[in-house]
Amino acid sequence: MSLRQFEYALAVAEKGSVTAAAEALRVAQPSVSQQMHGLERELGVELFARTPTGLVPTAVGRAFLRDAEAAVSAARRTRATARAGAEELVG
Amino acid sequence: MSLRQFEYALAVAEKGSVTAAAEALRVAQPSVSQQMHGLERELGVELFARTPTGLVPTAVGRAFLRDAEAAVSAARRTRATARAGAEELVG
DNA sequence: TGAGGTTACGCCTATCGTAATAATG
DNA sequence: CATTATTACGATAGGCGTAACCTCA
Repeated sequence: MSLRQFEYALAVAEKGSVTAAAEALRVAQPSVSQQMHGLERELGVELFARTPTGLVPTAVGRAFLRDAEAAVSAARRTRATARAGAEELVG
Repeated sequence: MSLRQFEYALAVAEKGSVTAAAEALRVAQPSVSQQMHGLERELGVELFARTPTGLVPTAVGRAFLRDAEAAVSAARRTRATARAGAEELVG
């Protein structure tokens, strides 16, 4: 379970397909597909339902995504906070 | 920047030394030391001040740790949420 | 010299990309 | 047949542990 997997899952949910998510993330499709499968295998839950046109979050998936979003946001904040703190020291 | 680094940093801050943190995390000292250096290098900030008896969070480090704590908590929540959601489906 | 931290190095796993293989409309 | 997802596979990078080294009281 990693931040990367969270970001990939959020992109898949937003874009609605592995292909579109991979494009937005600037990585190849298989990377996204593999990470999603690994995530689901680790959690033992199906996060996305596979449809002919793409992937749609399941009920469990939607709940998962809320927490994943929070985790990713907090992680991004660490970077911004550190940067701001560093500049404050300099200034 | 990874959840593992966040967890390591939180352990270092809590225990006050790399050695104690590594013991609590059940990993070798160098792993923790390396991860902290990698984190600081990536952020371009000194998160911990090295003292003769251990590591103490800097001002920037303390701000960083707050966000890291939030990220780790949210990440743990994803697991609990997914598990609870899975059981709900079963039950 | 004992307690802590860091650096060096080799192994092993994980991730990625390319290519090949389904499946669906 | 075009589009999407998945599987296979080889290459690369990252994380860990052991061992060696450094620093300070």
